[in-house]
Amino acid sequence: MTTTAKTSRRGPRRALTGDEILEAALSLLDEGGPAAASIRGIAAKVGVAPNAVYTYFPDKAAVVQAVVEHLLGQVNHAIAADENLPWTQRIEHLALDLRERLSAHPGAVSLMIGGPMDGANALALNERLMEILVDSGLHPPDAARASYLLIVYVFGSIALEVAELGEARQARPEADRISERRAGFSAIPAGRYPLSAAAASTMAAYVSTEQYVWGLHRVLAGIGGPPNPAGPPPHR
Amino acid sequence: MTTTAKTSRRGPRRALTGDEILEAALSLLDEGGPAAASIRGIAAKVGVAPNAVYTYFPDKAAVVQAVVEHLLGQVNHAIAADENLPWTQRIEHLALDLRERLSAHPGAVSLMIGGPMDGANALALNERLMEILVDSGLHPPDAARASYLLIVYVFGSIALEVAELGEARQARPEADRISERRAGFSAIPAGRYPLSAAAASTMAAYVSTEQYVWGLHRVLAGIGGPPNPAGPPPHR
DNA sequence: AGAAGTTGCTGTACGATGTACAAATACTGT
DNA sequence: ACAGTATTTGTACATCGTACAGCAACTTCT
Repeated sequence: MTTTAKTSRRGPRRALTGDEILEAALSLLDEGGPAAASIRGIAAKVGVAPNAVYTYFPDKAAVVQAVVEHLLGQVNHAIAADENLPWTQRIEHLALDLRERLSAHPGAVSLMIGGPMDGANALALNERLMEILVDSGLHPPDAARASYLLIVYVFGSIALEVAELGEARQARPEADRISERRAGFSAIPAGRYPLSAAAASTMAAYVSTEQYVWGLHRVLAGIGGPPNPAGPPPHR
Repeated sequence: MTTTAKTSRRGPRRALTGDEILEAALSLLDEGGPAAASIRGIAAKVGVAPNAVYTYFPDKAAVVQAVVEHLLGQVNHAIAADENLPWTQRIEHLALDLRERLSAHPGAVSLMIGGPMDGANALALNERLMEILVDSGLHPPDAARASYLLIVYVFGSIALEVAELGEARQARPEADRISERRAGFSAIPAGRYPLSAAAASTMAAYVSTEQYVWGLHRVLAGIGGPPNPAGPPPHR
């Protein structure tokens, strides 16, 4: 959602656009991680004095928020528009697209967790989720809870991945994309944590996308399933 | 897990303990949020020069990590020890206890998201989860995935709550505990997002703990349920 | 007991950060 | 042309993490 340039202002022409700042911030975020996305760095990248940024954004927090909104605005809502698909698939398409967009910019993800996500695009995402859930037959109150649960899962999943991948991102640029998950668990003292250690090797085989959709399927099944989980033990 | 004091060292007596630093950091975190938990602030609180902290921790990141570990170490594992309880309840007890411990220190929660959680206590938590899941009949690989899903849900949930509550924490100290969730959604433009707006009022009624266990029940049901969610639409 | 060796705290200092303030500049409407 | 206003810049300040060197305290060895 690009801001329409208002012609015929009073002072000198603006040397920048808000979007230029956002793009600079995003590229800095990608190259050097969250630490590199400083106001001064951004300003240097677009070729202005550090303070010039404050003409477009009141805060650094505002810049961060705008970057996050920018990313959330990139998700392809149409991917979940087909009402003939089962609701679970529509949500899965949305969740996968969102994950793809976000994990392309891990630095931005770690920033996203700091502040609240109450921007227009975040709301639109929530709205789309609720549409699908209500379409599927859920009453709005339950749809609201379910959409919140889905949001928690999707963002929590991505955030945890980025956090586990850690600062290795900027140290080893070849691991820019999320691919080698559970790396932190590969050095588990086997004596103290036998189960975790035994699972670590197999966990390493599950690339993150698999685990992501596995968990998503679980959550979706839980939303569609019976309300009380106290019943039978899991099978398989 | 307090570090045992090693007697008879070479130099002058240590004026501090690592735990003193951790407690100071935690109290600063509680009072003034993440911004207040600076090395210099911590040092001032315990009455030493800023650099003295680096005798005990190599980094600020190490201090943060230790604080997180300290909090994770406080969860009461015994609460889920009773093997006669249904597995879902054992996990629920654990999840509720964890949530209580963490949401008592929102500032620490927002710090926790930045780095990976690969400390001993985090591992112990994962191990406990896997124990319960394996006890319930799940095969270890599935238990590993399920425990990861649960961890994602629990921490994502808490992190999102803290983030939505936002920096209001330190501005209005009476809202120290997490209680007024979804506050950010109370000002939704009703025209553009009808479903979200309609749900916002009812959402406000669901205090966070309710939503938390609701979602947890969903996740647990999904873990115990059939593997493929593509089937029937949700009922109720 | 004295000397030597080691350790911990402090003082000082540097670079970097976010951002407030005032001056300078470039444009528009009258 | 002039006045007014919006934007950028220069400078400045407080604060941050932390590196370096010195001093002081304590243990160990002779």
